[in-house]
Amino acid sequence: MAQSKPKSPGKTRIQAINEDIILGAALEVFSAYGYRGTTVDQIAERAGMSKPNLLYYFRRKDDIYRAVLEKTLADWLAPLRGLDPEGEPLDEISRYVSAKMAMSRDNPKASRLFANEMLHGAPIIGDFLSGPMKALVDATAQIIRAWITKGQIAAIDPYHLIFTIWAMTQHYADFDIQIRAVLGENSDHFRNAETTIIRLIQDGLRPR
Amino acid sequence: MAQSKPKSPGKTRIQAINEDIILGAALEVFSAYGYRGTTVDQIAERAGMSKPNLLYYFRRKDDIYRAVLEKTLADWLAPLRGLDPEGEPLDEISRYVSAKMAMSRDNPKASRLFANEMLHGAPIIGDFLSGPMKALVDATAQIIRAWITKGQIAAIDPYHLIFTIWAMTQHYADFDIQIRAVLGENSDHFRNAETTIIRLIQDGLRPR
DNA sequence: TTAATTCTTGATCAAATGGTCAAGACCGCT
DNA sequence: AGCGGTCTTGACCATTTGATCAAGAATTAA
Repeated sequence: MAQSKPKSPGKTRIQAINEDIILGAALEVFSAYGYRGTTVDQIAERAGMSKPNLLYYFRRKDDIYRAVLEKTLADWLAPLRGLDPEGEPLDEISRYVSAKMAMSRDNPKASRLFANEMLHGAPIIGDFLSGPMKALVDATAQIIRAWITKGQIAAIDPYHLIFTIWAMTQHYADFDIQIRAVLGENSDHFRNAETTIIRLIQDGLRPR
Repeated sequence: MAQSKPKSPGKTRIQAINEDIILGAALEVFSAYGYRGTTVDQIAERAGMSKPNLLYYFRRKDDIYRAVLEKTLADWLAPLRGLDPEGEPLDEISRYVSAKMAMSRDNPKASRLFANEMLHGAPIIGDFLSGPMKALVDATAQIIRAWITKGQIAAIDPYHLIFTIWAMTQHYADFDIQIRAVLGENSDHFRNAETTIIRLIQDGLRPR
């Protein structure tokens, strides 16, 4: 049964494969060294092909960077879309925290890629931030505000609630080195971090 | 009365002045573009001197970077040293959060400089992290643990409490663009953020 | 098989960039 | 004023790096 055929029109089999390989290599390198710290040669080497060949698929370094950013953006915001206005607020938010924490654990490179882009003033995804992302945050804030109005959770600024959740969860991906320097290498601090964060949030939201 | 004379031996008046100017310019540029994204020319231009002149004071780009990192490190950790084991825990921690938040507001460039260094694996300050910084965090965790033992605050992982505080407060400096994209430019979100964070922490620490 | 298309890369280029050098300007001291 | 040391910079160099090109190899469809 034909299953994996997302082959968009005008795209060769080899094209699809190699673009995937390149984007994977690019995420690897860009997230580790930043945009300016990354050379096309590095990406090419990691992708296992020559530099001219890589530039045959993406004509400019900038194109690769944009492509890998765009590819990861969707995944990154996805959990926020899952918030159910009809669900139990504390459960919904806890689930969201868990989802974000899982992303930080399983795909720290994506987190670092964004962190780097933000840190440098979001030159590429700036429009995305003030457009689709702001819209999604606004919508989510509305859901939270409705919960507050109905007395289901304590009154708290919905925006800063969202921001602090992002801050705490992404921190464990972006500042991974710092955390490992303090807690040691082979500790499962992600689990402890998650329970700590969820507790903070739940205690802060519990209506009194 | 002679007041400002930190002139270390063998350091000229002009030397002291220019090194200060250079480090200021370097913080500006490094925090905005990262290590690799910064050119010596940029720093020189911002410092208002020629590139060879700048390299007369710091012989390598790397030396400038290390110097500006080192200079800001002390300030950055300072608030953590102020925790008084004898004080009222909730007050002490709230004061600490306020101090960190003030640093994010008043010196976001220092925050971004460190964030960038961490993001790229802390190649320069790695030893500092696992050395003096770890020691300071360990000591602070001990203080918090004592408070827990005495029943003054709820049982919580001291390390992750510290990490989450760092995460939330530094986030407002490092992800400034994102926050402004969502909340708009001329809102005093730092104040709202601080009250939200302090509330989360206090509710989470209140003994029950 | 064959011809058209797609893919691949060694060689090469131009610009950017970290760093050097020699020569002159300036400063501080006597 | 005059002298030694400090400071400043235009010109220059070597390397890195993003990007191009022409020519050959592999793939695809008939």
